[in-house]
Amino acid sequence: MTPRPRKVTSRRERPAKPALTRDGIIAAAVAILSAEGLEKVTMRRIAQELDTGPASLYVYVANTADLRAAVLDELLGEVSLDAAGDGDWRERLTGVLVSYTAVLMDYPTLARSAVTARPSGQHYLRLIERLLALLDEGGVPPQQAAWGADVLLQVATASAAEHSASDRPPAESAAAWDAAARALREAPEATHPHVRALAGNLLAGSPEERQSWGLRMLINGIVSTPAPAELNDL
Amino acid sequence: MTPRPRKVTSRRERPAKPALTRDGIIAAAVAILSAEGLEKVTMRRIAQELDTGPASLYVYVANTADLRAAVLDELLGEVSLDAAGDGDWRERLTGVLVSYTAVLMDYPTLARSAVTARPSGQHYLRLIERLLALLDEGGVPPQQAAWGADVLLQVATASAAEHSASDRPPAESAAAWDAAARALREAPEATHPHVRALAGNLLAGSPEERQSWGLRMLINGIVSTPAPAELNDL
DNA sequence: ACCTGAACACCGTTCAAGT
DNA sequence: ACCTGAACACCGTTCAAGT
Repeated sequence: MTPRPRKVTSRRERPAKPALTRDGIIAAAVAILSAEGLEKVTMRRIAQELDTGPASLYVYVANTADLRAAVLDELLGEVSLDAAGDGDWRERLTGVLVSYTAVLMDYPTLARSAVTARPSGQHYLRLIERLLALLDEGGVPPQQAAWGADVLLQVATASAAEHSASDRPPAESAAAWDAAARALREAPEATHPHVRALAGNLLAGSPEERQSWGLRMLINGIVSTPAPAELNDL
Repeated sequence: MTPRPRKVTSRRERPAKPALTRDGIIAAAVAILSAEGLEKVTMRRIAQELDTGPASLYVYVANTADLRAAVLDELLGEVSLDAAGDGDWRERLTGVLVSYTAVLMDYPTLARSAVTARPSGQHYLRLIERLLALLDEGGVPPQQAAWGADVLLQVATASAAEHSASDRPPAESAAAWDAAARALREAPEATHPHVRALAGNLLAGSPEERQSWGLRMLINGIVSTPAPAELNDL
């Protein structure tokens, strides 16, 4: 094990090591996320960026999951709540969700962890408030609106996560897509007649067309599906 | 570094090391998954189980993602395609999706990776075939059926992933849920009136009620939302 | 062709010790 | 109270060398 000389990075004349704070840690994490992807957002990498050891971070952050959730909520601040400000409630609702999806797709690797690590920070709360307000404006009953907002976010998150499959190597994900497409098109007619017949449809549409249909479909479903009556007056 | 004596597990008299095969590797992975969770399904752990070194696995498996996808498809063999065999198409469709969700929830940690790692194996294909057949039986036009099947699986997967938050420590996930619930209930009235008013609704319903509503909602949406006309005759 | 040991380049988290 | 170095117990993947 050679002694590996202390790496002097391009940061010249670091201005007196700044005090460690939770916000500073999260800011560093966001910076690394943007520049290098979620897989590099590790305790060790962040500590290195802040010129300290990983153990020091545990004063401000409970564990990696906690850190990731905080980063996610931070990013949710970029979601535009007033996209399509002039349309009717359905258009504005769609606009918010499109913006939400777009933000997650800008940080593709984070979208994945968002599926499970529901944030509970201020930006997430703000987003839910907006969705509920728009559904209320559309006259959707309370319980349908509440469950509906939940599903809308879930689907938007999952879509972003899925499309974020373009992790690093575009070649590899293209190959995987090709393999999936071939599996569908070459499904044995005898056992998989519907897959065979609809292979084209399964693969059809631009991401935008699919998203647009998906959101219309969800809103139609939410509007038209009553929840158990007694839950509406909680 | 102490020499750590070769761990002799409870496997007594291992019967002549079996030849390495892809199927053997996947079988070992499934066994570890059931017993110890996805986080233990690592190249090193599997290699240990098969009495070899991690490098040996790379002859049969491209990388960890490939392995995980194969494991997932394997498990999908357990999904019941004929649940609710006597009901109408909506009931049978719901039954298949409930079964799918249940299988993923039996292997909670896997559900998470399923959100991104779409399998493309035989069992996944079989499942899609079934969904398309049921939607066709319900008279849903081709493009709606194709996109609909896709979304149905996506939502079912995401739900399972989310509920699998009960990773290991039930205490910790309960605490997280409590924190989220409190954030909703204590949202400032001035800025978050809808969240405040609907906090009860956001948290209402058993998992079964929510799932049931969600599936009805999706089916309603799929049935009633036309896709771009030209895509219907691909 | 298949299998292996050893190495490379990493992880999260804990803990005793310092300030 | 906060910060640290060092350690523990792991990872995935590659590669030269063996069979």
